Amino acid sequence: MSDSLFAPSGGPWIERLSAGAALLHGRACANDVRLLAEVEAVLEQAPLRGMETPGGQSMSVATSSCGDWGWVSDRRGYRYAAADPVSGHPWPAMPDALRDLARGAAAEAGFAGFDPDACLINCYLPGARMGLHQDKDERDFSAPIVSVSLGLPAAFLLGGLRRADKTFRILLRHGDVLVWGGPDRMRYHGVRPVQPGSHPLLGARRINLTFRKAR
DNA sequence: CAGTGACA
DNA sequence: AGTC
Repeated sequence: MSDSLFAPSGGPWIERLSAGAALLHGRACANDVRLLAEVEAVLEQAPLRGMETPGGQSMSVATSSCGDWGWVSDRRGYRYAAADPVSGHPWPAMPDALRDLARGAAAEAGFAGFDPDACLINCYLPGARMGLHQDKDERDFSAPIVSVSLGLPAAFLLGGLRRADKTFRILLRHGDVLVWGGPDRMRYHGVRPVQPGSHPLLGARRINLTFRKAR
């Protein structure tokens, strides 16, 4: 008898969602303690902080970044910035373990050569969510988006190229890596409110790492 | 309660 | 990337 109907190999497996999107189940599990240590080290240099949308609303997710570019939002708009606006210093370097994970996952999903220069770190406490949006602040849409989920699970919504297009729900669990690019690069996406709970490594939170090629 | 569009 |  297999242990699980969903992981017959007992390890990571790839679910092809469409031509340019794939869910790599458990891809980050083997390395999770190391990855989290690297994330914590980044957050000591660039602490999580709340951001405001251009409309002046508070985002429910707390955010930081590492790499050459960090994603920031304020009343002036959404953009990538080379310096952390809180400290005025450059963002922490992207740890090799994180870059390697993103590159490996992208290659497995069909995007060999992915060279991320930005890693957005989003922290979701129970109740936090992300409305449907497109990632369109990057200069070059030829590179995919690589999203790593750690801690509490969340329901991810993957839509189409128009906001009103039908979405489908993907449960993202600790260690899952979702990759979308090519014809799927501009798909709308979002995250339903994170449900209360506790994860052995992270407690009552979900951390999402999103790797992009900003410039 | 999920989905959609208007407005910011 | 939010709220109504």
